[in-house]
Amino acid sequence: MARAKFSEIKQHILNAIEDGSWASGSKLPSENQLAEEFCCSRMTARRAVTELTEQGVLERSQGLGTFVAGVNAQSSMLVIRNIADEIRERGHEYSVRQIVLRKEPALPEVAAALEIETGSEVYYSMLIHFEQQKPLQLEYRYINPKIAPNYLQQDFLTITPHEYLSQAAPLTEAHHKVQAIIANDVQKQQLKLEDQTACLQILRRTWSRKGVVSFARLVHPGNRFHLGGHLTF
Amino acid sequence: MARAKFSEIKQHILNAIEDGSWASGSKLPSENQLAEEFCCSRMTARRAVTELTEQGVLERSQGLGTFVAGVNAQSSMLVIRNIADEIRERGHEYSVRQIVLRKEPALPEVAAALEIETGSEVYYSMLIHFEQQKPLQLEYRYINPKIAPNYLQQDFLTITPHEYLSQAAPLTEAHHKVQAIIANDVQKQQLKLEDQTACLQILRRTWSRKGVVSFARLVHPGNRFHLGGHLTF
DNA sequence: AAGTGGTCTAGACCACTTG
DNA sequence: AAGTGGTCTAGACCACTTG
Repeated sequence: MARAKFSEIKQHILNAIEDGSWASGSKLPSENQLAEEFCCSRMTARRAVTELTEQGVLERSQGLGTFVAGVNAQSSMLVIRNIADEIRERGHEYSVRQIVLRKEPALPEVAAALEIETGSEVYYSMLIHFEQQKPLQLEYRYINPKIAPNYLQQDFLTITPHEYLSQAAPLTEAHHKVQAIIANDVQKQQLKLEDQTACLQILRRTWSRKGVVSFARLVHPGNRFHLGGHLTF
Repeated sequence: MARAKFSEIKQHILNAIEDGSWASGSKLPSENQLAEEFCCSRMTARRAVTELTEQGVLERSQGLGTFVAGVNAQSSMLVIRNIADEIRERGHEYSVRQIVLRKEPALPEVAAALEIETGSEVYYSMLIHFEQQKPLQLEYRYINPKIAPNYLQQDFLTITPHEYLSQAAPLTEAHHKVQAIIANDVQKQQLKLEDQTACLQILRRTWSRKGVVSFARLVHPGNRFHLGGHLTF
């Protein structure tokens, strides 16, 4: 089978959500209408809708209909994902703004995290990642220059730091610390937060075979982001 | 519909795995055989198998068959620990206060989480866990009474809900959602928070072989609590 | 009463693995 | 060649929601 029909329908729905034809809360055509539109049986259209519902993209109510789910972003706790991919898989538009990209001397906290000497040179980037034009993640990232020497030459508008580092220095280990914080004034402005918004902060150190690669501080608006995880025993 | 047939078939398969009839790696009857055995169409038998495969209970290979999945050895970022143990392992004093322990009708959100009917009876407990006399976790917990019928008879000053449930209905699965929130006024008072303190909230649903066991909302002061995790690749 | 999603049937053809 | 799971059809009846 070249490409399953239910899979084409899923893709079509995701595209319509991404290009804005169907905003959050929009009502989708009924299963019968989708079946007619795609010249398939209702069971096949239904499968596409069912799988997107399980992925959290759609929501269904018996008697009411099927709707585009709200924008509550979910990241996995157990896997380190590329944020651009996560956003696009939700059928949303991804964009990024680069605030800083330079070398600078390591502060004590950064030096300790990267296991290098205080004051030695590190690469530093600061990006804001957007989902549907709304800021979703403020990413401060410090890089060990010995392990990723070409970091400053990257174009982070076309490749995320995570994508680049995955190629340059494949991950072998990661350590996370997840906290709830109140954003400072600069963060409030950059994430376009109202007062009294809690933020979810992830501190992440990543290792490759050669040592600590990077230390990142990821700050997310608490009302638009959560971590999700599924464990089996 | 009283009870869906695919759901009965799932339960039957789970029971057979639990009582040892089908060990890890055992081959299941084919979809056609299951359909005959349960007097249903292949599509219905297939749905039961599909959902158990998505849950990680079974594994399928085209041309080969369906097999009971191996024990999933996941050393995860989020092992579910007993909070009393965690506190004591830090060498600190653990204490607990019980605020509520009763039965009550399930609100829609709780009913959905436990996969039972809205308004049917659930057990509800609300506890505050202290580390060195300081509140560390506010635990709201809703219990499926069919799976843990003796919940209300427990003494949660000597055993935590987590400990009791681990015996009564061994965990097979858990789902987490981690968020940063601003505490409401009651929570502020109970956690003895100053203003402007963000909280880390964990929503956790846990499953045993028989279904959803409990739904818990765990609220922690952001300045005294974090989640940590170490991943290897 | 009409429309929605939820479950189910009794078939069909396909791709894949094994004897 | 025979058996397995993967996809799909063209119907059916049901429970739920709204006008």
